[in-house]
Amino acid sequence: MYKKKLFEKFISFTASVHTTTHNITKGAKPSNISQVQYKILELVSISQPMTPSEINDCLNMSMPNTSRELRLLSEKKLIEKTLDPDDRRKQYIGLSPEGKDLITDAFSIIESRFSDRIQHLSENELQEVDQALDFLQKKLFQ
Amino acid sequence: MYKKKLFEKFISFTASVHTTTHNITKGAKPSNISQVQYKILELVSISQPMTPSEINDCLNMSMPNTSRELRLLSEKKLIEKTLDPDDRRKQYIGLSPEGKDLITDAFSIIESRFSDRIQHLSENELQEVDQALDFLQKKLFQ
DNA sequence: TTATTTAGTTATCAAAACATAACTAAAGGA
DNA sequence: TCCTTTAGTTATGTTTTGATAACTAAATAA
Repeated sequence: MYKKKLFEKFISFTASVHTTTHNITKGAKPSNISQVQYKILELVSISQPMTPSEINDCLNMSMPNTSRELRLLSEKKLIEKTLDPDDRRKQYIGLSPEGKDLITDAFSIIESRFSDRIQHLSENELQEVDQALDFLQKKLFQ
Repeated sequence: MYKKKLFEKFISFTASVHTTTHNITKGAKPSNISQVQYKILELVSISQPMTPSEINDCLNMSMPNTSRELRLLSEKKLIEKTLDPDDRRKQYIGLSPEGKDLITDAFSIIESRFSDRIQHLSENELQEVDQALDFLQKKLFQ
């Protein structure tokens, strides 16, 4: 059946994405932060600012663990917490200047690997890649 | 610049894929195996048979760790090892019947979640999804 | 035949990640 | 007011994962 095939394609696709992300990212993260800590910084850099709960949900963690990792990042001066004036239970997490620098450095390594990967593609193919990323993110990966 | 935008889209896309995979997969893995062990079974189920070295490379592990996880999976009777008759250093890893059952069960949970996710898409959009998956896997995720 | 390389294993240790319980403090409702 | 819910924290223990060194055994090249 058609949907079965599509499902298999989906499984194989996500496995490839995982492998590729791992390869393209490896070595870009500085060794003084852990993998989850890097993921948090990356996430926050994409959609700043976020609350701990939102980070928790996006990265599928548990609040105690999220809280601890945020504390560690905060102790390393890589993020900054600000309280919501309207609801003082909430806080917003943003990157500190040092955190921004860290992500900038990491992204520049990753971006150069990404460039290598797309360098042989034609203008047309690049546009198709662009559209496919948009389309899948919207329709399948929300 | 155009490529910069594409890169940002790539980062955001891969983050979404990770979140979605995690959500769609959560609870599908039985609790008696670990995450990497599940990943190994999933991988082997996609491209059976594989050598330990190949598994090692795909999942970006180190040989000692791959070897340990394969031993544990083997002890749980979820995989089977067969020696290459032409090169007796090599071995091929395949799923045992129990391993196949495990993956079948997990996939049926994941597949039903996948169905929920694509159910509101039209025939046309489904075809576009199919093509986009093919295209990106080939051009970007190798 | 004697290196050398390849494929995989065993042992051990450390770090990262995960899970649970018990907690504070603010907000919102009855 | 009191109760409940929401947002986040602290403490603690366990499991998973990762890293390194030292190893076997087969294949291959010199």
